[in-house]
Amino acid sequence: MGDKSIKKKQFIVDKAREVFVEKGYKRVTMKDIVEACDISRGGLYLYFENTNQIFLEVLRQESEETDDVFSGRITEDATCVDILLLFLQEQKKELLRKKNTLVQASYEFYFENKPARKDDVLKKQFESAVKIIEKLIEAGVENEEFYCENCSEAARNIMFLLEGLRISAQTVGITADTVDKQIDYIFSTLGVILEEE
Amino acid sequence: MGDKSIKKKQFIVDKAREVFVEKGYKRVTMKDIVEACDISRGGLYLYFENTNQIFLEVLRQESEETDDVFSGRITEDATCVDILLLFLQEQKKELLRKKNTLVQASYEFYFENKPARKDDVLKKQFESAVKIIEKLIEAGVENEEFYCENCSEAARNIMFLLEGLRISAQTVGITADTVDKQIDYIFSTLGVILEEE
Amino acid sequence: MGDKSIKKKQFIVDKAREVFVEKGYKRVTMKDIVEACDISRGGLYLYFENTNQIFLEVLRQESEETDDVFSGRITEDATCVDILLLFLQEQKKELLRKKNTLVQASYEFYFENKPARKDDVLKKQFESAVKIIEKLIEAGVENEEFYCENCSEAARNIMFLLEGLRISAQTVGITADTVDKQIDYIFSTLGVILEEE
Amino acid sequence: MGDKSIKKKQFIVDKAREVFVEKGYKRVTMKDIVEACDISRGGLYLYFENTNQIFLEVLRQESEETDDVFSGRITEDATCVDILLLFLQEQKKELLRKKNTLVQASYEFYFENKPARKDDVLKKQFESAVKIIEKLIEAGVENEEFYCENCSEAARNIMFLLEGLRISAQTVGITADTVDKQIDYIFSTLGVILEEE
DNA sequence: CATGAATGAGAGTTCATTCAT
DNA sequence: GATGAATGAACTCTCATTCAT
Repeated sequence: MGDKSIKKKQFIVDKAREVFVEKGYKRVTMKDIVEACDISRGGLYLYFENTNQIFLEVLRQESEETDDVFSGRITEDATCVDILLLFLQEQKKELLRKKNTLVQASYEFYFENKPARKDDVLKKQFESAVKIIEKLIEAGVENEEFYCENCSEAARNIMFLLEGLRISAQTVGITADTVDKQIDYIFSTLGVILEEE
Repeated sequence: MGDKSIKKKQFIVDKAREVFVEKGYKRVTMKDIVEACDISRGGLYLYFENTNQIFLEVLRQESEETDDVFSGRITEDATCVDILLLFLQEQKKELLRKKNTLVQASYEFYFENKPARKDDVLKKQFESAVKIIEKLIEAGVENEEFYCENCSEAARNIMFLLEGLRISAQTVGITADTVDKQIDYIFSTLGVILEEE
Repeated sequence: MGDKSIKKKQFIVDKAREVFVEKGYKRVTMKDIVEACDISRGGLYLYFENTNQIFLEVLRQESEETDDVFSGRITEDATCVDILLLFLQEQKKELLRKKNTLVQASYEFYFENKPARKDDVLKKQFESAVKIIEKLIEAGVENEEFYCENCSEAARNIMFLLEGLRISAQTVGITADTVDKQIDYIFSTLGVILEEE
Repeated sequence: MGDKSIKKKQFIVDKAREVFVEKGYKRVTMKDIVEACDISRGGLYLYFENTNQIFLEVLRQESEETDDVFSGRITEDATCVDILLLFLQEQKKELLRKKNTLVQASYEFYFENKPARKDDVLKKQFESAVKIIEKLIEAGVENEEFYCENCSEAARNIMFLLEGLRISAQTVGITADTVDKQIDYIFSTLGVILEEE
């Protein structure tokens, strides 16, 4: 596959991403993507066998970017409370976002493809996030910002909570206020009372 | 609609429920339900217009039963810790269950039908559960079983956490142990250390 | 499947037969048959899954008829020479026929479906024909019409020869004269010199 | 067309032959051949317009080789019975061969291309084989190895029989024993009883 | 009410063939 | 000459939905 092909493939992935954002995973057909890309029916098949393959590629690229963004956070000069707050507020923005989100498509995809594959992007992402938060809480406990007896479970608890907020946002819908209050609550369980902003 | 009709409609709903449990929501076709009911293609259309209508009815009946089951719990004679533990363990059983669950279908359904409708069963259920847990925690605080400064958010937190565990169980998969540890953690944030069972 | 359905199925088989006669086996698509029957695309699928199934049914009916026609022959009152001649002349007519013949389609079908299936119509037909001719030759030997030391192989020889003529007719093409001469030759190997007709 | 081109064309023909042996004629696509040759899609079109042209070339080369092999036979020092037996045994080997044979592809090809073209390789081959066998039988009659009143039809009879065995081998399937018995029978009609080998 | 045959739109997929490079 | 990306026609198959009976 030449240089040009790689660009075209990337073009397809980008366009397909928009379609998945728009329609979720299951409702998307090869035809949808063909039309979004304005290429021929057969043309798409030169690059991908089916929507599953395309979504996997979209997901792969997504996780690459996400990893970068997230791991940069902890190196900054700030208190642990600041860092955790920053992280949670970013998650809040992300999970309340209506547009340009693959959340729903990802869930749908995972419903269809439950049998855990080796390269389970979602799981890996989850676990690595847990690890980072755990480290952060431990650091916070050390310098007495936080109080916590089981940092590992506390970290996991935050991640599951976020997951719950995320899916709730996609289904019943939640408000920014609801998320804010939960963020406050998380801090309160860690022994921190946040000042009013 | 005569008596016979009502029975037939119920028969369809029951059979359809099995299909939704089996295949989720989106993959289910009218054909699937026709075959599951062993009725004629046209016959199904006399009762329901499409799978959406059928699933709504399934969901409606489901929530009726769930309410009953759940509200029965709190009347028993037990400590608040006991009651909360009982509730969480039941939720655990429910969310780890692989068979006979409409969880996935429900999520899929809500993805498709996001525009919040007045009769949003899921939301109502969620809110009523929050209320009950809140009352429970308040009672626990009163008789010094629990320590909690914001019972409302604590209750909401538990529900979002359960939601996170539920969706995780359906996508990346989680173990019973993971849930147990989160239950322990919840109690620890309420100032309770559970004895080993 | 009701009475009406059976008729429709038969209608499809009849129309499909025409298509197979016209185009052979492999070139025939479901679309061809749909058009020949003037029914809807999906309609055909109510009766048959694919062209293979349709052709099998065509073949099955064909062999039923053929069997009848052929087995009727031997009961007539005639010399063995007469009967064999009659048979061979009918075969001649059949194999020289350009229209209304499934020969080519059958060969094509067997190329595609070589793995011998239990109900191998072609093989059964062949063997039963061999048996009948063998009986005929034996009878002819008995009343001194024929001379033959190995009636079984002689019968088989005739059938293979006919097969050779048949395929040759379909490929390189042969004339009536060629067949006539081979018929004469067959009789000569059985010690019979046919009068000029 | 330069030297290099001729070599490439030959390379394509050789590879295509393998494909035709493998898949018959009709199932073979230009894509198959492109892949077998590991050349570009457009490249193939520089040499051949379609599979038909390619198969014609394969067939042409095939017949050249076959002619050579076959005509060499009769010059050897042996009785006519020996020569005919040798020929028939070679045909037997050939027609029972499963691998490396173009038989099925050839039949399929002739089904598609019935309109007898001037350069009908198959027909020519058939007729030249008939001539040679006829000569052989005549020679055998002369030196009293064979008894035969119509050597021409006898020769043609042998060739049609072989054709019948060949197509039967490709469709219903036949055993070596079946062929052996037919060879014996041919000799018996020529007044020869073969010794047991 | 109930049936189930029939329709036709639409999704997936494959390839012969072309053409800019 | 050679490449291989791109096109678009053609085919298979599945269902939601209708309608005569």
